[in-house]
Amino acid sequence: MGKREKGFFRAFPHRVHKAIGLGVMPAPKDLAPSQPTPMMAQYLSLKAEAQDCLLFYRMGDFFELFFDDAKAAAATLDIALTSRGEHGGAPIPMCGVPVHSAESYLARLIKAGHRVAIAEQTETPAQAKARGSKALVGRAIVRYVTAGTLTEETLLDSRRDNMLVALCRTGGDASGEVGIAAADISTGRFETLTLVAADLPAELARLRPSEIVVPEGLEIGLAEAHPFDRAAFSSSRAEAALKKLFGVATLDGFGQFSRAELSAMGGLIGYLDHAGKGTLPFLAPPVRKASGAHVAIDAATRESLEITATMSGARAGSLLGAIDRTVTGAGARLLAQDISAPLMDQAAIEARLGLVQLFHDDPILRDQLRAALRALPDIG
DNA sequence: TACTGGTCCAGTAACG
DNA sequence: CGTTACTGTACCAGTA
Repeated sequence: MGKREKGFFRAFPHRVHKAIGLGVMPAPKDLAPSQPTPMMAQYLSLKAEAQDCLLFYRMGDFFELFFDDAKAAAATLDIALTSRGEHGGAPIPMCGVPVHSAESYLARLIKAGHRVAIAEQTETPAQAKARGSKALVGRAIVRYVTAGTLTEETLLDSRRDNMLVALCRTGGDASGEVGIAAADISTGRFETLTLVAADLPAELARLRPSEIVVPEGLEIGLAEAHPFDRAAFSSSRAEAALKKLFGVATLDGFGQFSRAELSAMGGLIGYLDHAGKGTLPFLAPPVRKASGAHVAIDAATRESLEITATMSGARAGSLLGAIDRTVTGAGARLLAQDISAPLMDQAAIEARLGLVQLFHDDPILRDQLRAALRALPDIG
């Protein structure tokens, strides 16, 4: 512990001087709170951009968090909360994780309901040095990671949907129409529908979204909904965004969308654009779901029927867990979707039963198909 | 099995 | 002014 002994005198020389009556402290530093270091100035500007998201601030091999972010992350992740430097006269709380193991920490923060902004270094230390002898390495937020915008395969369950839902309402009152745009960006599934406000809870219970986005200022009675830029939800801007995304001159080929649906799709695409900082994930063309095509089941009924999860939330022991013999992630997701939304149309029901009968009666065909499916990579 | 030391980048402070 | 030597997350490799 040789370092420690001289450490006191290195760290607190003013105390020694004061104690023996030597030296004069420079006055202004003690009176006015010292201004932030260049690094803190850069951090604070990125944090202002990240708003309510925890900021993962890259410092070499670490992602570091400061102030309240550090306190929240340290508590959630059960890692050491320490401090570095001072801001406004008080020590700055800090915690951090190594970059090479950041993914698992990210997963735990997302699961705990946090949203995270990732600030990467945009140049090498050598490039920064070339700009100026003591220039700070440039940093920028490169993406936001939230429950609905996760792309990391390792953080997702391939046998479950991970839906991001955007909602928009036309007309000011609760009796109006609600447009829903829902996407699973890990597979590209993209669907829309329009319904009356009263049917919204049952529809959300079916979709089980991991994240909901609504236009700023919309009161829709969903505590977990995340407000996002109203402008992205304008139906004209939405139409332009969709045409550009799919490279088409007109949306007619996709079906006739209501204004509420267009707005919701615009909000969804705008939010994904924001989260990916301009890099959009793959999305299939939107599929318009007719409202009333399936039985509406409210959340309480769904829970007691234990369709996709038991009352305690486990998949094992539910109806889905009991009948699931699928061999691919896509198959498992489709089965969950289908039993979550019982059909209403007799022809559709009979067509599906006919298919079941075919594979039930022909074990050779069934085994061949299962073998072929097993050889497939996981695709949407 | 417990413990160091090294890893990145920035800040601070001492010294030339 | 520049140089050197120290600090700080979690984690890995190496050592007692």
